[in-house]
Amino acid sequence: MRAATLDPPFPCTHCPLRPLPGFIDGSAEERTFIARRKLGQLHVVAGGTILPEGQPAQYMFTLLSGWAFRYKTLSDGRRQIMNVLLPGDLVGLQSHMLDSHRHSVEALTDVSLCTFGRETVWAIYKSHPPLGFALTWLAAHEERLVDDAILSVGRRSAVERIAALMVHIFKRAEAAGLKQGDAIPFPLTQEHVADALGLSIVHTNRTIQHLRRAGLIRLADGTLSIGDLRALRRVALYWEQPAEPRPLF
Amino acid sequence: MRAATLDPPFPCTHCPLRPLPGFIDGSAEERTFIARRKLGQLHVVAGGTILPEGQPAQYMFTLLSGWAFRYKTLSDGRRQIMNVLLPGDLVGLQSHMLDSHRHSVEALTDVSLCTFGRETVWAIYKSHPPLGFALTWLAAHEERLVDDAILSVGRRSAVERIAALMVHIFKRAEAAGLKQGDAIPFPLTQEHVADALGLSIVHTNRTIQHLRRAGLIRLADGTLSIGDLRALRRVALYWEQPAEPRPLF
DNA sequence: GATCTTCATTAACCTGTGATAGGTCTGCAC
DNA sequence: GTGCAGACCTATCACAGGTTAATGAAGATC
Repeated sequence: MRAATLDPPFPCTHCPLRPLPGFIDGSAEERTFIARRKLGQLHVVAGGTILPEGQPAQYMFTLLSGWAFRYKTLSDGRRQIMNVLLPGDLVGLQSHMLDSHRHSVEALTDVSLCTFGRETVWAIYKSHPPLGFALTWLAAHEERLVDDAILSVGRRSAVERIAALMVHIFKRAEAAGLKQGDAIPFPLTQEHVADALGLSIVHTNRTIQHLRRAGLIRLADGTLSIGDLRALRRVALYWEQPAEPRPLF
Repeated sequence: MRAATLDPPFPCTHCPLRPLPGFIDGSAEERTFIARRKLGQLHVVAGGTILPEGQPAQYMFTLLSGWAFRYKTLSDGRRQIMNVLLPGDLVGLQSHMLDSHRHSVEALTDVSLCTFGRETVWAIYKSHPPLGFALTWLAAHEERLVDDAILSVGRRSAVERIAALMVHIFKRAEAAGLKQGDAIPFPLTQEHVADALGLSIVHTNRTIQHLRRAGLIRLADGTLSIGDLRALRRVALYWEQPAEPRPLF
């Protein structure tokens, strides 16, 4: 079994994410409100399950550090990854609004999550309209990510899909402050990539090789770097705009 | 060019959707708030564009009658339909929250839409927290639909995809009060189906034939009926729950 | 009623991707 | 050390689904 521990609240005043340029600061009052509502930090080991499909929603989380992913499975085990989650992403908002989780969330690396109780969501709307707006913003933003993903899976070829995924993850990791030099950590195995793109593992491997040989990506030891971003974008037919600064809970 | 006309407000007191079992009534006060905010009705002819990708968001709509769909295209014209829109669905919430439309919306049949101005969204959060909550609910619900769609496109075979789409649309049309006898209108062409499922038109046709011959669906003259829903579900590996009653704007 | 368009359909052929089966390398438990 | 497991990589073969092209039916349009 996977370890999952709930630590006492880490002070939001020292939040490592909020200072990043990708996030909106919010008013001091809003920040204290959020800080007060935070129940603590949940730690989940790489490979552990954060939310299990089918269960009623109990908590909502903000991913504080580490990587995770959201997925669904068919009854015979085929898996589709809908989205990769990076620090600052909300986990479980969708399930929170509706009845129960219709997807699972799994930790890709060791992960820590700021935890909020079920009642917090409603409190937000009642006492802090701008934060309620921000929640909807995040929901809309997440839908946009899935929109982009389905375009890839439905209409891009294998090479285009891999290229688009690499560009997409690279930009997002950069925005989350994870870029070091010209590289980002890339904790996904090829199986994850395959399951995110609707490909088989073998073909995913072939296609990654192809992009490597073409000099378009460097991917080794859990690290990704892109030599010529513009060229990779061209291969991917990928021209999505970078996200604007986003709210943080 | 396609005709698009804005009619004077149709009285919300006679809303044909709200009495349906699929929708939540809301308080009288909320209903008047919405009614007051409504600018009028937009009519768009079948095939017309409701929202164009790339443009800044101006209005938000509720689909009052008719069918529409949300899609994105790649630069070379390949199209992916993300979602089919039925009466009661919100159009343009995602674009409204973020900067501009990152997808287009096109009318599948003649369509009429209740129109709201940009400022309404913010007013909702400020003065009617429960409605703000409802907006997020709808955003989360829409994301869930795309989640289901990407599972199909990524991991289901062609037969499974078609079967799942038929079941899905059938249930939704039923909830929107469109079922007559054991049939629903089905205004999608095979090209729409193909673009929703990431298939070619030709293969879509082959596969529909297959399901017809197996006696699982009847689809002709823009009308769909399903003989044995349970059997079709089994083919599709589709076991999504019906949606709970939903808010209406 | 001649001409166009759109949509559905079918056939013939081809290819991108899947399936299967193997291999290597690395890290880790004992 | 030895054994094992997980991730990556390669080769070969098979097929689901794509591509191209042609046909017919049903409405529009003139």
